Amino acid sequence: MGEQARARRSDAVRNRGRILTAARHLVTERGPQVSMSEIAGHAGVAVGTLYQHFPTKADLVSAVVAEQAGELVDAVVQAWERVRDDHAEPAAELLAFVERVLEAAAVDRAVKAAARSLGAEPEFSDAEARGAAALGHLIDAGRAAGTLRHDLAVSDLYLLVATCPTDQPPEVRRRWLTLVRPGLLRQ
Amino acid sequence: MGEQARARRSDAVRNRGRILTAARHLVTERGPQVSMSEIAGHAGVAVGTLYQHFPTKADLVSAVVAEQAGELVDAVVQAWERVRDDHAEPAAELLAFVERVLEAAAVDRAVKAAARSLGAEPEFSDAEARGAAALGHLIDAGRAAGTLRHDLAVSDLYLLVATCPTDQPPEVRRRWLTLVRPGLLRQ
DNA sequence: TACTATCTTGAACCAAGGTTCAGGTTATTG
DNA sequence: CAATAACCTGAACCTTGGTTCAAGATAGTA
Repeated sequence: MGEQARARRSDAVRNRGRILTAARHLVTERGPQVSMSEIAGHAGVAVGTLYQHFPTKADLVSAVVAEQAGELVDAVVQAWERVRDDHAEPAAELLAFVERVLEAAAVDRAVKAAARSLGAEPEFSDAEARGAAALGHLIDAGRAAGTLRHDLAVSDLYLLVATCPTDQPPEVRRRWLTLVRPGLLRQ
Repeated sequence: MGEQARARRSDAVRNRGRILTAARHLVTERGPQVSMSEIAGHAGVAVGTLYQHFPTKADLVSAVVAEQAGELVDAVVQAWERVRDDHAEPAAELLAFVERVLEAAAVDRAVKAAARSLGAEPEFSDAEARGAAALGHLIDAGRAAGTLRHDLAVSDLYLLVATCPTDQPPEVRRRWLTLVRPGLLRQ
């Protein structure tokens, strides 16, 4: 029982970090179709090391997603707190958030597709539930203030995010946001 | 010189038709990731026969896309003619066209993605060029009339069509159109 | 330093899917 | 019917990319 497991070796910790960093960068800018070998190359380790830290490619990609999803949840929650506590403008906060999602969605979307095709289903975590609640509050505030479309719903946001052009270059994504923006605001 | 090429054999003609039909059905409902073997199976021929009629997979998919694209081109051209000749409202025609594309894309699923992912680049055919021209005229007319967004471009339409939620149920697709519409019209 | 559990390496394995081609079949012509 | 060009077949080839594992290297410890 009292078995004291020896601490993880320092090189293992370092390599895990390098792998995650390389995976995040590559998946972000080139999509989920990057090969494990390429990630290994950028991380400066051998393929085998990837599999020591992440049993399968889906696990590695999931780890990247988790990071990204966490940041987004934090972003909405903070946006809602600025509105609730500091009387920030809900519409502006919402648009800023959507823009941020658009950036991150390049990772998130690709990953979702990858996860689906690999059979790894996303389970709704606590954090994600908190994010959804904050988003709901933000929208309600904007509708009440009359700056957001009167019938805007959380599902509309999901719909737009799900259809944003994640695999296009930044200027295309920005243009898309410009086109979509009027539909979110009061007509 | 006077060489009279023997006419194509009847079984070749029949098989080509079967292959195209099978490809259209499979690509339409399961996306571009269907394998050549599977298409061959549904067409009741061997893989080799596919390659006899279409040098590469990209060529086969392109042929399917071309069919579908032709119908859409006809639709825009007619819309533009209604505006030019019958003084129809450009914005209304444009929105109707987008709605039609949305329908077609729903049935058609990933044909467009197929073309892109296979690098089968739109070697802009005559028909497609005519369609693009008609679309351009339609947009110009709407901008001139002041009913469409002042800086709307043909590329914006491509962007929106490329990102519409084709795999969602009709009510979701309608909602998406509702959300996007204001971005197309004059602010 | 010597020892060993932990970690790393990278060649090799395997499955999937696009593509080829030598050989067999068949439509067409005279 | 004979002759042949056109066509079809499908096993095998090849590349790509995920995954494994036996052998070697190394961090931590006494």
